[in-house]
Amino acid sequence: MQEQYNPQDIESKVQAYWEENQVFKVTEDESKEKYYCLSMFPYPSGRLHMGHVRNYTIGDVVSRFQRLQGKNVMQPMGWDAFGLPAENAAIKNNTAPAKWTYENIDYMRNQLKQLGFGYDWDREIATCHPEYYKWEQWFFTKLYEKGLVYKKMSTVNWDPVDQTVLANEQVIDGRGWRSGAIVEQKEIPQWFIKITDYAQELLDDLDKLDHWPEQVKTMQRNWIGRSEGLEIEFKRADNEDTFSVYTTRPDTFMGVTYVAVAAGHPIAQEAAKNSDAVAMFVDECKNTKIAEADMATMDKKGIATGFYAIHPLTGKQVPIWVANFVLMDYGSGAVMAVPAHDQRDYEFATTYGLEIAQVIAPAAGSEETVDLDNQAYTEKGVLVNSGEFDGLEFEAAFNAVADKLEALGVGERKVNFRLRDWGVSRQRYWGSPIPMLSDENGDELAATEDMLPVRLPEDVVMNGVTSPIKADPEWAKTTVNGAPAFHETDTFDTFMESSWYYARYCSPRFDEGMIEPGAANYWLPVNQYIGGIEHAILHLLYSRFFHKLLRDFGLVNSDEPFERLLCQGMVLADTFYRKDEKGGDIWISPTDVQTETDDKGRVVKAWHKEDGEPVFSAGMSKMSKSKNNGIDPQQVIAQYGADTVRLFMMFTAPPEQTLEWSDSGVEGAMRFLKRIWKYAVDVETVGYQALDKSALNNDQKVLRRELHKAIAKVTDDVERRQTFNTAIAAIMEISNKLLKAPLADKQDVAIANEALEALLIMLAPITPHMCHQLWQDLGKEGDILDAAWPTVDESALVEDEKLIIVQVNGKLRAKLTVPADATKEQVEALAFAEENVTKFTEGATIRKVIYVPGKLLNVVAN
RNA sequence: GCCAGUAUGAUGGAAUUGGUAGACAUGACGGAUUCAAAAUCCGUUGCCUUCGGGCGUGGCGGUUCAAGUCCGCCUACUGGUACCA
Repeated sequence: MQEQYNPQDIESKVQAYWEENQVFKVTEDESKEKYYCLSMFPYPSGRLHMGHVRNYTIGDVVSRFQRLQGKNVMQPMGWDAFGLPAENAAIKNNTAPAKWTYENIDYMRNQLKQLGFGYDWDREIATCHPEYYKWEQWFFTKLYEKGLVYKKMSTVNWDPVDQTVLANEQVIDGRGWRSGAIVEQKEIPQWFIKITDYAQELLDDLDKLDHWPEQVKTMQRNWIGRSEGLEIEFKRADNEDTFSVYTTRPDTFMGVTYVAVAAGHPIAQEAAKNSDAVAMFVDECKNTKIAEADMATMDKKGIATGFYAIHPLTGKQVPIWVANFVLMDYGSGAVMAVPAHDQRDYEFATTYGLEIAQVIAPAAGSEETVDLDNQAYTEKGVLVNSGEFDGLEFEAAFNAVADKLEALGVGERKVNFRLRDWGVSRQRYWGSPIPMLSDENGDELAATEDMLPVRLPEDVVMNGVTSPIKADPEWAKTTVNGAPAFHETDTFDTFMESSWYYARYCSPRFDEGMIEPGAANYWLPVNQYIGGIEHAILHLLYSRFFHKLLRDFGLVNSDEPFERLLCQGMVLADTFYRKDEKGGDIWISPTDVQTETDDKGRVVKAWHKEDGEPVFSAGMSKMSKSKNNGIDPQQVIAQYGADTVRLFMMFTAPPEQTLEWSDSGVEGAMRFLKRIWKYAVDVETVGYQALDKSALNNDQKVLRRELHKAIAKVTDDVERRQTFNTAIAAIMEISNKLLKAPLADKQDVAIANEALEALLIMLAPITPHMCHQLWQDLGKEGDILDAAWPTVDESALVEDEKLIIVQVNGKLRAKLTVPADATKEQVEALAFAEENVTKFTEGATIRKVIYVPGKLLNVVAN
């Protein structure tokens, strides 16, 4: 055994051993319990970043831990290879997106191998391969046949100069990022999948996901946004036309003083023809990007159409307004307004001088009064000024109004979802072609099976504006049944590929279908899924939806794809900057900055390593190109080794929280590994002794109890709590004690042997290279990958004394060590024998004594 | 705007079910070792203090014998917001 820990020697050797022996290759094995651990696959952007390292380290720790529990573990890896950045890089580097992507994949695969992740590389997939997207196209045509796919007009960001559709990300301050032109909204035909057909099930099944973070389930529930309300039909005052609105507050119905419609609503369009002012306003509404956050934060504006609607119950005429905050895509594109009881309606009414009519009052007998001078009263209460409905409370009022409108044939109770159907069309090149066609009449057709895959040409030149398959008129031309037809030139949203890759990993090379049901039903559902919280809604909702679609086609037999979910936090680093002559920020990499601290360790000075000139600190932020604060995993691995990086990542913060990069923290992690190495050398030197539990002295019993307590804690922390940081802290704590313990007699040596073996196995998931090497050097049997996880010796845990905390009025006054079987009376007697207790109870009346057995005694006195 | 989180020593964090606030680590300080340094090892380290103790978990208020933990209000920051992935 080497005297010193030298990761550079060990790691490549161990990695070569794993590769040669194909130790991570798995097949379906009915004799073993399966475990499918999946980390979200990366977008092949060029190099791994620390966020990837963190994500994949967590996944690898979970996988290796489960293997040590004796399970048949599958951990696959692949590439979410389609996407916008490849097109941009292609233009910048004057290459094709495919070439750029494949090169990145090769580079990043190698980086992953250097980190020692235990992937079954035989299952690797890249979503840009036709063998992959062929099945996605096939599935889409099946969904089309089943009526789950349709085409409709939908709004996109349009760059009028470049004549192209922009992603929200490409719109900066309302302008196209390349052209600088003010972006307009434009309606174009696009393909949609009916996710709303599954809205109720997607909502209900969240209750089955016991091992998902509550916050993710809450976000999904709110996103789906089920509401029960009333759809109400209004009649125009000036003609026979009707239009409908949806409300969840029918109790406020008698307080409707106007209605508002979206700029795209037929009534707004009609008004625009009659009035230049309305036309201008409707036009102006198009000058905003389509992102919800922008729509919701813009100034609320509107204009009267000049038309009126008839309130179905009062018969009164209420004005119809066009408002920029009413969304055409949501509900019917029209809302009823009750300014007295809705804050947005209130603000709008105040701005434009519209009537505000109170119809809700606080509950009967309440002291509260309604002040409508400054804001709306949005609480539920008792109806007033509502004629026959006066005096009713929310639920009764809801039903009474609903019954009445239904009887009149102008209302209908309706469940509404906030969730909208999934628009999958993208007007970009680097994605899977949508397998649809149109014939000479413009009628739509689905691609037939013999046409699949509809291949995306890879050898193309990007001009930065138009997709090569749109620019080339020949590409779309084909024939169906001898008649000319044209391929759809839009491509799929890349969420399509990432919605089912987890299932494809089960049979990645299967060429007779999308997934091989035998393999899929062995491995699925995924036992543990790990990825960033930023995917909490879209990716995870689309994947859940896809799984249900796969199930309904008989391809899988489970209802949900991911049994347990862990969302890891971001990786942050220090940021430093300087000002240039124009006052702009120049971001300086933290690796180029030297700092000086005061005696409290606070940074008081920072300067550039090269020129010695001062730089300013801007605190911690997410590692990013824009802040130039990314730390390259490659360099850190070269300096400290993969094990140290993995240990640092797992120790420094709980997995869900943000992690702050710190060079000294990395050094601390390395320091710990060196000490473990030293302990292994020490233990090897003294040789082996068998443990004789009956021969242990008191110190040895205490040490062994602490060892077994640590084993219990580490097991629970890794398996149930997934707080890897506290598991490592517990290992460090016991290691500190072991390193200080004597190796004098036989039982000292026996405990050391027992402890070292347990330590190595518990650390093996986190720092696998070092543990593999030491296991081998110590002459242990077999591969540590398949060793048995240490078991807790319950007899070692038995304590014959307990520590009791004694408080007076909740303040700590004494600590007592008492026999484990001491009664309350005995503990109390001992407590009152303590000077520090009597000092604070003297002259006071003892009101109460609270005893938490084996833990705490609180004397309440005054 | 809306939805969901987060806030504890100089710093990252621990406290799992309401029961000792600060485990473990980093940094800093002191010491050992060294010609010296690095590395390593040992010790101290929440703040204030009249050395009795008092105060202390983003802010204000509440519940409780007892609150970092539960409740209400507020502030700051982070993620998502349907075409970034």
